Amino acid sequence: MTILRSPAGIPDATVARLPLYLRALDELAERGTDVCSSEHLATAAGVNSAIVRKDLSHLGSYGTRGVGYDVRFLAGHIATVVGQTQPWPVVIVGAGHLGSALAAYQGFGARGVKVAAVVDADPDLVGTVVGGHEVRSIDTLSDVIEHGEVSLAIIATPPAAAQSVADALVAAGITSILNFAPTALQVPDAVDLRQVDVAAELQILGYHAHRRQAEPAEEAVLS
Amino acid sequence: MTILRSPAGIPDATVARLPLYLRALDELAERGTDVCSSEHLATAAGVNSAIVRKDLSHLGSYGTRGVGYDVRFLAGHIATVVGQTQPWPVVIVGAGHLGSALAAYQGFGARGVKVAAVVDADPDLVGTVVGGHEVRSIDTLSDVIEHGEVSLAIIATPPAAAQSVADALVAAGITSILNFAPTALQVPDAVDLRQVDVAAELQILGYHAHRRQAEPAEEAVLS
DNA sequence: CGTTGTGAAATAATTCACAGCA
DNA sequence: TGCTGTGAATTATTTCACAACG
Repeated sequence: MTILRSPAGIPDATVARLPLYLRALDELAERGTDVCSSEHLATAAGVNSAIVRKDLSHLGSYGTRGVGYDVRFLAGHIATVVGQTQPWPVVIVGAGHLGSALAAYQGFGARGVKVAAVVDADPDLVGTVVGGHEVRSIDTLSDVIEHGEVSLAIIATPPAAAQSVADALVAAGITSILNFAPTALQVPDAVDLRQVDVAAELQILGYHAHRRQAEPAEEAVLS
Repeated sequence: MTILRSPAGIPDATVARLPLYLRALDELAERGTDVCSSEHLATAAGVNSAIVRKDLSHLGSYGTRGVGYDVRFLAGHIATVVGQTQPWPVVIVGAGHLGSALAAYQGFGARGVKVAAVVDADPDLVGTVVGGHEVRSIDTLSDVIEHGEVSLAIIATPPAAAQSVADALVAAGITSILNFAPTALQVPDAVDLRQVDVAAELQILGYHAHRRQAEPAEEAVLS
């Protein structure tokens, strides 16, 4: 009796890659590929094959030795593990350039994300429509969250407003926040917070570019 | 004779946090804080103090025992290490919702990033102005890169176009790419590639949210 | 004193290498 | 034969804990 266990302790690094595998598998399925090897999936996801096999081993054994993985079956299984059997409703706080861009993003649907509402504090923006969503007042935030069964929130406000928005979200019962504002938010331990900082990403690239031009020949050291 | 060494082997994890420290230090400086402890900086950056001290130790010793770090001096030093003594010119490829939002983003200046140009393949967008930048044809990409001394590029195109854009960027001599398109790009080893995938971030949050609601009481296990 | 800077210990993630199986 | 699944080895990162020092 094999138990289809919902595997308890999946390493964080693995969890962070599962969405990449899912995306890669969906692409492969679209192209009509029914079966793929760990090598194949690794290329499609942009990682190496050893890590693919190790990661998938945390979910249980779903491959066939000498053959590979059933693309659709594996995609379905990963979707189940990440809780993506039905779309996650998400509220976007902030209808500025970035918030609007996210609200208009067509790619969410295929990735199990559904924009439930867009809210903003600016009265001039309330009532306008971005990406097919009418912008509501931020005062309706708790209503939106409770009635919409929303459990994920995106903060796309200026940094100065981000902390109070986070506080309001937490007060309304949100436990998962994706923050685009370049500021370190203070939230309770029980709240899961992830950060996207575009400028920081560019600075990291800048560090390496800087080093490349400073020390052109370091191959010897790297052996 | 203390050598102001440009420290050779800074761990990747540390490099990824330097921009956060820089941001936090700039905020502290604005508020008139002259000196801060590792604890203080840790809170402002959203990490813990042990990691701050360990990270900073990789850059050399710039603190004063019993006192802390000079905010401005440390900020300047980190800026030097990440090569941010003068702004990095960046080209944004793709003037859709996201590309426009990035082009209009006001926060880049303070973080050492300067938008040098915005290009797009769509003739209808060429000539329009987004965030103060006239959108140029993607055919001018290599000119833009060579004349603007651009070394960083942001890909904000639909996934289907991303690989050919990446190829063009690499051909034009770009060695640092920040990719927003949800697809695994194939680039030479010498090219530094970072990925931002919003849907993937949400799926990671979804995984944890999913587990939380599936297993409400796991405190005992975590001891 | 109070806080840094850092070895040493603990933990986490990746890579290797190959037995085991379809 | 070819590819998975996985222990073992390696490497990276975080955390601890405290001596050193302004």
